[in-house]
Amino acid sequence: MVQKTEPKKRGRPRAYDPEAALAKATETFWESGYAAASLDALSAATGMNRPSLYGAFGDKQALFQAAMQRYQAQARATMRTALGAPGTLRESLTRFYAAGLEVYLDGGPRGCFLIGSGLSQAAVDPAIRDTVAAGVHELDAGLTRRLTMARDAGELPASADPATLARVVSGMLNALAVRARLGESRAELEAMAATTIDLVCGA
Amino acid sequence: MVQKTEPKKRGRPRAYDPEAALAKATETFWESGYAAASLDALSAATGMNRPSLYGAFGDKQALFQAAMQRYQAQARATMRTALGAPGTLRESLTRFYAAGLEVYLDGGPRGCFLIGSGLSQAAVDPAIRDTVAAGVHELDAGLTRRLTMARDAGELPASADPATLARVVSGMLNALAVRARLGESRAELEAMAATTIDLVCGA
DNA sequence: TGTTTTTTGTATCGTTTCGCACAAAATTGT
DNA sequence: ACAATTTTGTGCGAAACGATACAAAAAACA
Repeated sequence: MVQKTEPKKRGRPRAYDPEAALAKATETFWESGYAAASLDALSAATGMNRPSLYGAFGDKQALFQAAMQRYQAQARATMRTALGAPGTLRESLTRFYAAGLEVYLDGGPRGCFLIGSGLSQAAVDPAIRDTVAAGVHELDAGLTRRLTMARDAGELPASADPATLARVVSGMLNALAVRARLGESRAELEAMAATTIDLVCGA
Repeated sequence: MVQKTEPKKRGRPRAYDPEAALAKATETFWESGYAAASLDALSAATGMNRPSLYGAFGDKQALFQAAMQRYQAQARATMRTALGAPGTLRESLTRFYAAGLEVYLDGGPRGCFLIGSGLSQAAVDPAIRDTVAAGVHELDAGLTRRLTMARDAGELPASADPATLARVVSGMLNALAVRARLGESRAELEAMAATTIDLVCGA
């Protein structure tokens, strides 16, 4: 059990829950994209007025970075569950894509938060680009470990290159993220995932 | 030879070339994304002042739509060349990805124009979403035709589903578009493409 | 009770945004 | 030379933008 350190702070108590506020801000960025999300909209969504937003998270880019970090932490946990659970490689990848589509289609056709709301900004804002890239590459790394295991277990040919294969599997998730935001149906996206799994694991 | 219809219009002649101006506007949208590209920046890039921009293309969204249409026309021509030239399926797909990476990496890590600058806006602007989706799906359709040919020629198993396989091949191009904008190297992206081709055509 | 500390909420700053009005400029037709 | 037509360029205006100053409010401490 983690101790809930509550040192009884001195001043006026906060009227908001930082985690809940960050979740609401994420929703706003996710829907509009980084550039089109105004501080007015973020303020309305979080229920915090502008100065409180600045006090809690800093300026607009810092708030977006915090939202991306929070999203990536959730993605990391989801990936560990999908790839870490026992079972064949095929079962792991099936859980992997199913978990991704759950996020991408939950509450409307939004796709991946990092890609959908940060990619446009990536070409002009290196800090945002690096955070988005780090999120993508963490999935690459996790898949590489899982595919290396599969190769060592004989589920993949010994000649297979786990790193590049991982980037192909991860890349297909990127494609699902793009297409989910473009309104493709769950069935269409699931078919893409299933075919990819067949190609990687053997039909 | 197409006749150059020049009916000698009445008023003051245009100081700009519409095609060149649209190309410059495309560059600006491509770099900044739709939302972050200001009319000031577009005006500076095209060399046209604001009223001329409005007179020629309409408002910001109409200009972006025109830019997307122009990009898609080029993409269509490039795809026809890549997939239509004689050769094996493997050769076609190799040309296909090479042509894509040429566009995505030319002049900096920009990725696909439609995805990189329009995807963020897709969730809130259905017109833009539809145009981006149409561009993606046109590639899907072209690849479906090519893969159907390949299956009929015996290059793919008779049980293969050309439509879904096409969406996997096309999806990998989407992944390359995302990752090119995130700064991945040409070599990394080429390896992803090569591995995908191996998976589809057989190693 | 009063001081200290922290957050809230109002109000606003200066800038940038998009879109358009209007007159000057440049061409063709008469 | 003069009228008609089209585009240009200056410049403006209302709204939205990101960011902050400042006082009132709400808590703990003395």
